[in-house]
Amino acid sequence: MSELSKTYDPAAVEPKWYQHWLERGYFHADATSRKPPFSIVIPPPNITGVLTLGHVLNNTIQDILARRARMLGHEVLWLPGTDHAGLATQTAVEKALRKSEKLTRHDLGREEFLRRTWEWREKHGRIIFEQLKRLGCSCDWERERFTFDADYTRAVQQVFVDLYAKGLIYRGRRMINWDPAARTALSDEEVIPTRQKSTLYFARYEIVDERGRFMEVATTRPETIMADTALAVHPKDARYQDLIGRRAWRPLAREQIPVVADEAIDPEFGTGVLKVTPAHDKVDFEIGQRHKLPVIDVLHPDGRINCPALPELDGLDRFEARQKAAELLAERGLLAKEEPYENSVGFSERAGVPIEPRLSEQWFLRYPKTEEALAVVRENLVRFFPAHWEKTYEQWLTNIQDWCISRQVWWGHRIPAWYRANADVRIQLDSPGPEWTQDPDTLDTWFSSWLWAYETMDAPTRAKFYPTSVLVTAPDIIFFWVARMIIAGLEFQPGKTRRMEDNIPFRDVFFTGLIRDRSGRKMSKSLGNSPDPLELIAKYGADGLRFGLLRIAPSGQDIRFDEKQIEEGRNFATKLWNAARFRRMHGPSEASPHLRKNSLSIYALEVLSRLDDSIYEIDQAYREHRFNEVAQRLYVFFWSDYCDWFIEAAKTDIFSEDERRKRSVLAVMDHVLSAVLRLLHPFMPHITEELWALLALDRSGNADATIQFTAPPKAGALGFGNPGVREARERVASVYEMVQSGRNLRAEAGVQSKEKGRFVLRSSEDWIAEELPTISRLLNAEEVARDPDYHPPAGVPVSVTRLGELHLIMTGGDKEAERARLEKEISKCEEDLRTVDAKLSNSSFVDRAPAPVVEEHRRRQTEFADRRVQLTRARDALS
RNA sequence: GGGCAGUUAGCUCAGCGGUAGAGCGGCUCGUUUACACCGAGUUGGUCGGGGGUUCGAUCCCCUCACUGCCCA
Repeated sequence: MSELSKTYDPAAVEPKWYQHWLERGYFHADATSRKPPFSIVIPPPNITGVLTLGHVLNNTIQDILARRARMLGHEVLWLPGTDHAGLATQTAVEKALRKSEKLTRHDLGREEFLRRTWEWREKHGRIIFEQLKRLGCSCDWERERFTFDADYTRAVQQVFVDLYAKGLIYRGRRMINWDPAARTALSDEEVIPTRQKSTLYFARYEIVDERGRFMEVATTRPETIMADTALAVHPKDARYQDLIGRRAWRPLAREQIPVVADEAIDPEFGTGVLKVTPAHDKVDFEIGQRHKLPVIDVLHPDGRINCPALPELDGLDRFEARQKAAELLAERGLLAKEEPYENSVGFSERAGVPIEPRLSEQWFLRYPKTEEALAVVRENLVRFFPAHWEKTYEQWLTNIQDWCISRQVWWGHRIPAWYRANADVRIQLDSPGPEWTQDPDTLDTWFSSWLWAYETMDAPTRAKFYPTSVLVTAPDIIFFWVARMIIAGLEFQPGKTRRMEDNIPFRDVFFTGLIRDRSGRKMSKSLGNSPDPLELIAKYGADGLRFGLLRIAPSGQDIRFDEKQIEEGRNFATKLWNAARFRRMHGPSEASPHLRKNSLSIYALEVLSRLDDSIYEIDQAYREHRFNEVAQRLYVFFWSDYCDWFIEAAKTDIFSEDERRKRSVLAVMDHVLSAVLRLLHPFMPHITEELWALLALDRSGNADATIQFTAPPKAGALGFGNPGVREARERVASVYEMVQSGRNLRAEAGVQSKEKGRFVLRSSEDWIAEELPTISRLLNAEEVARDPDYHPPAGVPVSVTRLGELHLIMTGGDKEAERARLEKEISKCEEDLRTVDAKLSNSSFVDRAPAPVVEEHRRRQTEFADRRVQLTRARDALS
């Protein structure tokens, strides 16, 4: 048997296995399988996307779920695909065009631009899949889908037609969010309210018929004064009672406008007077409707001022115009003052520029099934992890507004509306005839993604795998995607029957946290604080990255990323590798190790029962999607319980001449390694597969075996929990505790690690005799002798343990140092004792606390008291 | 303004009614026959402030402060 190298080389191992898995078709989901189904649809990355740490987190979790389900005997479908991402892609392609050919999309024309975008998609649109493969993701690549596939597109348009027929989609002229950079309408969800430092301008509007009397208006937007069609005050505002119903002069593009009274005005804000600009503000528009005010639009679609009546501003960009308007007011003595001000401005999610509320003709959807969508979550047909996101979901659904679904974007699903002459409209998939022209607009990308959970599946796939088992996503798209998919499922009923549980798109929704940098900032391209996952994979391996990241990813909380933690993931892989390497040095493993209970050492019983506890807790954690806990349990069990303690203790048997004991301990090692590899496989698929093969742990005996479909170990399978195991655990705990005290004695006494020390244990426990070689090994001692009647010479360092006094034999011990050390221990012990005494002398504690708790305190009291006696005696013996 | 999270060792985070934990970092040893991507020891915390409930509170309740996110 060839020896393994000292360090694990993921770069050599990982791609090899991934290729092998693909060749064997392990990730392919069989819709005709009789196994129970388990399915996940990937949150489709944008075709412009490259792998980020967020993707790594999200897709690793999906991979863990998929792989665990395969091991548990499910037929697993993890369906991959990409999103055409209308505006994002269009912007990216336009940027590339501008750079390479100095052209805009308008220079190319719609048809040519779309051709170029398809070209771009063919070239770049699958990069992220190659990256996911490097990460080890077990997607069914034969089922890859794209929201712009021909049949998917047709389905999206059909949904539009159907919803129109039901009267849920309508076309209307309403206030919408306008992105002047991208020149398109946006939905409310795409507008990000942002705190901003700005200026509050106090403009003076002179009262008509009363020269010299002014109304002052506080506004952040003087550039829209030309669009004012009224001033408004609160009807009960005492300051302005006599002005209601009169007229004032608009200071720019001078005209008379009425002063109206409206409940919507906040008398506390500014001067209590609002300039009403119905074309450029949502609230103003509503006030305008109530008072039948005219609507004057003074903005071009690109955000420049459109006001020939005021040549000084006409054609200026809106922000330049703001400055200029203030100057004009000042020149005319109509600017009372300026104040710094902080307000909230809506920014476009994509373009990052302030949006303009704008009156515009667009298509809208009146959301169906909102009550039902609330109910399925409330009644746990869909479960959220963590559950607190239900509140956010509920809040959105209960305040829901109609969805503006049309976009003035070329790269998207064309709206299936056809126009003839001016008034004729038809809603259907194909052109009604040559004289009809199609609506030039496209649909919001999310209007296609909301069908993703089932429109990606053909009929047999859907029959087997819909509804999906779990959705893994980030909470920032809870409205954009999660809520809308639930609505779509309930409305379009793609399930086997019309029952709700057959039509919800997923049973569980797991929300990941956001990954932040060490100082808590969001990862972003512009900050350059986002590490490249591929570089991390090159440095630490995909398994190291996956494990390191998952171990620090608490459920639903943000994650502070620190490369150190990925390094720990890599280190854990190396530890695993070396533990396997050590096992191999002692001969071939057995795939079905036989554990004879009577021949197991107490250390074996202890580690096996700890393994059993770990399996139980891991099962529990998986059930609640607490992945970090699964990782942490495995880490602690394997590194600390198994490697640091068990293997070190077991070396007595491993290196012994006693073949029976040796075989027994090797069997335990095989058992533990097999279990840990299977438990760990979902997190670290490559190294576990590699070691499964190297150690030949597969029971099938098949040389070509894979760990992927092997059942994980079951808790309680060894039938532990009997008194013998309990006793073994107690003994081992006391041995390990004594070893720690002994090591501490060595260090305190300045015995160097390389020096072997000698100990004498004064203990009346007979069973300990058998364990002395192991204790001696763990203490790195030349000898640990047992002597129940040992009387040490003064100055010998001693440690009081549950098993008796442990003496470190050394010459030239420092009496004073030893005294000081003992004093310290005594005072610590006395402190503990005082705490317990205080509790036990409190009668209400003794009366009211549960009996086992009181008993435990009594036990502690005795223990501490005994300990103090022994420590004191040791100290007194010094003089 | 409303809602939701969070505040525990220098850092990143567990714990969530009965003696405060891990990893990293710091310090001291060590190349002992798996592993220096390692081992041993050690250092380090009035568990954000203030009230309350309880025999007992880091954990439950109230309140305040700060941080982050979502919605107005």
